[in-house]
Order: sequence, then C-alpha cells, then structure tokens
Amino acid sequence: MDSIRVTLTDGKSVEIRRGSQINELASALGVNGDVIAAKVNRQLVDLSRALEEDCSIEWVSRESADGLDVLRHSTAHLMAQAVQSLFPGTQVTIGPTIEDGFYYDFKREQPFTPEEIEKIEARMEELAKANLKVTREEMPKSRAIELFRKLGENYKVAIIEEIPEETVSLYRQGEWVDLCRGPHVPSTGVLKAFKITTVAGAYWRGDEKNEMLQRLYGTSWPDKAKLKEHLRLLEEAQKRDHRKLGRELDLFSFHPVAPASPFFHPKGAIVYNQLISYVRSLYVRYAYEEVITPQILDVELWHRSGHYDHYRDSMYFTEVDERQFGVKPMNCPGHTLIYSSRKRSYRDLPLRMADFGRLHRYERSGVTAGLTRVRSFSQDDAHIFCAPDQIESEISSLIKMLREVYRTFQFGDMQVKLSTRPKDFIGDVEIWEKAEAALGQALSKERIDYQVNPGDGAFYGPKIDFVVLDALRRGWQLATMQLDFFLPERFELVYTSAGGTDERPVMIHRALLGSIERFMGILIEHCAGAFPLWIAPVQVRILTVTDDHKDYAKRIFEELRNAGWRVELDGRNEKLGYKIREAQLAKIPYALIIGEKEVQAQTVAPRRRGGENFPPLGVAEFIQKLRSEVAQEKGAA
RNA sequence: GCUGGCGUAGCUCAACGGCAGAGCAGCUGAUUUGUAAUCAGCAGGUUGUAGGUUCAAGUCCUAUCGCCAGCUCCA
Repeated sequence: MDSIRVTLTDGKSVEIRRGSQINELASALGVNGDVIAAKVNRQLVDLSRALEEDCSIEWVSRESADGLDVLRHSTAHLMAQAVQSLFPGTQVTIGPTIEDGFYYDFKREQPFTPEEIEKIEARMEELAKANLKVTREEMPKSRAIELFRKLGENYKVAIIEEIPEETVSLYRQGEWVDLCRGPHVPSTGVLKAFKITTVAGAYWRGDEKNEMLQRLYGTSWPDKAKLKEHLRLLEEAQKRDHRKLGRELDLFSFHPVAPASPFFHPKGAIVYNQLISYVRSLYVRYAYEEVITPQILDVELWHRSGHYDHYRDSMYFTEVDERQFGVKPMNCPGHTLIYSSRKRSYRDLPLRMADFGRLHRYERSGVTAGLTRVRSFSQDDAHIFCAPDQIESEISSLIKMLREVYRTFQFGDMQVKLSTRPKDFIGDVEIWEKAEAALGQALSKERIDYQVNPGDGAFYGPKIDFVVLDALRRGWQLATMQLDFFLPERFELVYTSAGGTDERPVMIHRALLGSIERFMGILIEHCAGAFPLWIAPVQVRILTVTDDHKDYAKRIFEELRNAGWRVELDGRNEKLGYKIREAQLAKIPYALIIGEKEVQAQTVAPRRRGGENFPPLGVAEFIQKLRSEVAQEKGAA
C-alpha cells in the first residue's frame, strides 16, 4: 500500500494513504471541530487538500490568528455571494481581510442602501445555514478568463490577467464561484457570527483616477459572544470619541469660519498647555533649547528648502508689499537659519532646537477629523543638528525620552518601524548605510523589537516611526525620528571640525507627542476624558452641603487656589447628591465635601472621581496628598 | 478632491408635503438638603445657507457651506 508519513505538532507522526484528504486525517485523529484549516509544511491550506508527500501538519483553529483570517476571508465570500444573488449584474472585484474584519468591493451603479444591507445580512445568514460545501478547483488561466468573461466579471478577468502563474484557483460554494487563492473554511456553516459594519466608496485599485466601487465592510468572529464583545468595544470607542467628550467637557469647539481648526476653550487650553509644559520640563533634562520663529516667511525660503516644489499644495500663501510669503507648514527651514546665524563648531553639536510654533497645512476637506487631523496645529517639534557619528547616541537618548513620555501617559506596548533608503534618494549610499546602521544599533541597544520597511524612507533620509496602543488597543503613530541629509545640503550648513575643516551636519527631525492637537485627541480617548490629576482642567471641586458652610468652603477654596491648584467652588443651593453627580460627570478628580462635621473639625472630606471616599483631613494634608499624587503620575525622573 | 450619509433650541432627539415639539442644560422662584438627578414656572427656532417646485416645504429638487464614514494623499 502506498502511504506517506505525516508529522504532527506534538512530534508524533502517523502513516496515511497517499492522496488522502486532510479532513480524513482530522476525523481519524478526532481533531477538535474548531479546526477550519491546516498548515502543511507551514503553508496554510484547505482541509480538503489531498496529501501527496511526507509532510508536517499543524491544525489551524478558528480562534487562532490564521484561523480568524480564513474565517473572515470566507465571510467576505459569503457576503459577495449574497450580494450577487440579490443584485444580479453586480460585479465582484476584491475582498481581502483587514484588522478585525474584511471588506469586499463591488461594481454596481447604485450605492447600497441601509435596507439593502439588511437584506444582504439576512441572505448571508440563509447561505450560512444552508451549510454549502466550499470547494477548491484549479484551472489554467485561459480557462478561468473565459469563465469569468462569460459571467461578465470584467474586474476578475483583469485580475487574472495580471497573475503570473499559469494556473489559478477558484472556490465554489453552491452556485457561486470566485477567483481566490484561499484557503477557506470547509463549508459556509462554519460562519456563525458576522455583521456588515459600514458602506463606503472606494476606487478600483485605490487610484482616484479609476472608477469608484461600492465597498462593504464587515466583521466576523468564531462565535456570537466574540462578535458581541467586538461591537461593544466599537460602541465604547464611540462613547470615548474625543469630539463628543470635547463638547461635553467644554474643552474645544469648531466653527465653520475656520474649517478643521479647533477653538480651545479655557478648559481645553489648560490641557493643551499642560502637555507643552510637561514636554518643556523634559527639554531641561535632555538639554534642548527652545526657539521662537516667524509664522510667515518669504517664498524664497520655501523655494530653497524644497517645500515649494514638493509641498506647495499643502501650504497657505499670502502677498504683502508685492512680496509673496508662505505660512510655515514646518519649522525646519527657520531652524536652519538660526543654525547658520553664526559660525558653528563641532563643540556646539549636537544642537537640539525645539519649537512649539504654530503650523498651518492645507489638508483636503475629506481627510480632516476632529483634533486628529487639523489644518492649524503645533508640534513638540525639534531639530537636532549633529555630526554623523552622533546619530546613534542621539537616537538612543530620544528613545529614553520617549519611554518616559509613554510611561507618564500610560500607553502600552509600542510597535517600531525603521524605513530605509527608497529608490529615489539624495546623498551618498555610504552615508545612508551608515545612518541606517546607526538607527538599527540604537534600537537594538535600547532592546526594541522593530520591523524594517525597506525602501519606505523619505528621499532625504531614513526614519523610525513609533506606534503606540491606547486603552482600547488601537494603534496611533505619535513619535517619529527622521534623518535628513537634504536640508543641511540645501542650506549649506557646516560646522568646523576638530581638524579645522568644514563638515556638514545631519539634521534629525523629531517629535514625541507629534501634533499637540492630535495627541490631545488621542489622550482624551485613551483616558475617556478622565484626565490624570496633573492635566485635569479642574482638579478639585468643593461642594457645600448647605449655605451655612459657604464661608468655610470659600476659605478652603482660596487656600487651594493660592497654593496653585485648579479649583472650583460649587456653593449652589442644591442637594449634595446632585452636586456629586455633576462633579463626577465633569470627571473632576476630587470633590471636597464641606458640611457641618468638616466646619466643626476644620477638615475637608475628599471623594475621588469614581466614588472612593477618604477620611476627612486638614487642607494642608490634602494639598500634600495632591502633590504626591501629581509627583507619582509624572513619574520621578 | 472623490463616493455615500447627515445638518431641526446650547446638547440628545421628535414632527404621513398641512399650526415646529419633548427631555436635559439655561433663567426665575420655592426648598437648606451628607455621597450619582427636589419641585414649579419662564424663556429658547428665518429647521446650516441661497435658489426652485407646490395652494402649502423641516420634509421634494438644485447649488453651496459644514460635519460624519471611507477612498486618496501625507516631500
């Protein structure tokens, strides 16, 4: 008998008939029903795949990352099948998986209405219940093209024509067929928990010159409970939406007269300024020097910096005295002018120049959003002018600084990407390679796992991007460290070396928080508007029980205010429960209850946001408590 | 910029093409209250803006501004 040997993940191996299907092996071994695919020699395949050679096999359950991917991809197919059965004439294009879900792009003249989406979901349920077998079939490209041409699927034909291999694979479920690499679940009954989430337009192949398709987004999970949890998280994210909280907490607003440009109200301005003064405090320790530079500069400068050629569409211009000026979208050109305001020596380097200057960038109307994408903002921006051999230590120190920042704001893990030399680049290959090596070494030295994106750097230098995960496990790119060989060249920056020769410095563009506006938006969502004590616009609110306690409460209020705390007095003629509720909803860290007992004992009774009550204590002790809490939050350096 | 959706009181939301409404917030008064909402009254609007259709438009049509979900872009 012709048999082959299959090695399992536990190291055991079994002998089976050559050509038998994986699922036969699975049922023979009594493998868990959660298995929806397998990895044969580490390659993900269908359970219906026949085994022809000795191999290793690993079961892929629907709970695993690979399994979820298969599940979602199959759900995308299920959706496409539903759409085509309901709306004949609709063409399919592509339907990949994405984080937490999938989408499928369709060519159809009319957009999908909410009612139609409900119908599609209902049909998907039916098709899943029918438990249609999903089968794989391979055929030569020419036959596949013929098949899809007959079906009127012009996009699929275009896709197949671009596939280099001679054979392609098709998947069928019921009457429906789609071109797909696979693998897929064995039958549609495996799909139990899915939902179409949104509908949107999308261009064929992502190019806005191409025709627009209708994209349906969906999500799919191993079971209903997981789907529900996912939807709950989405809802939670909506509750934390900084645009909603910004209004509710009276932090900022927008007005049509200045699209995508926030107005920070008094409370929002406090948060904003707290962020800046926090970064300033780091600048003292990390030896930065802050500068202030003009808002509007002659276009001649922007020509020289290259911004006019490459970035003009994102800039604002104005004319005064028949001279053209550009509103600055970045601080760097201004900083090079300060650099070259006098002769620099190697002793001056590294020169770390920080600037909280206001920047203006025109962003197309469709891309702006709340605080996270605005047209007017400032950054915790700095430019480090250094010698090439100082790059590594500068990056190293930047990473330390970054770690400090993330600890303070309690962001979780970070993902790091190193982007290297693109095809179009300026400067010497040798300098590039040295610089990339320096960046990599600094990352390794700081024990940071990173991913290399080859060719993804800007033409003027390699860069490192840092993505942090917030409380809802959403990723945000905040910090970036960008090397620049180009601007020093353009502005002919030099320093005198120890040997007396003129040398060219390297510039490092870097930001930790990124734009303050954007960071504030992210922070609001990260902490759901409940800012840590040191940032909270109002840190303490004093609540009187009755009017009789107002005089004493006023004294406490003044004592706290004179000690520098942001404090409010709620002496309104309302019930205590009402005032507590309002203080809680305003997310104020501490409510101080002042009633008869406190007046008698000359104490205050603190209630922490969230409901925890502390035993009454004197004002001085309370201030001490606040101080130590802030010190702890900011983290001792 | 493109595709789609949405703009009604400060906020959240009602109103078959037929008299623009409610709750909360605000203001006034009563109540003097101990850990998440005391009661009553008053006020609040050119329904984003500009045109059009209609006897009649918040509702239908066109344009425009803004917002939202995506696409795209982020030297």
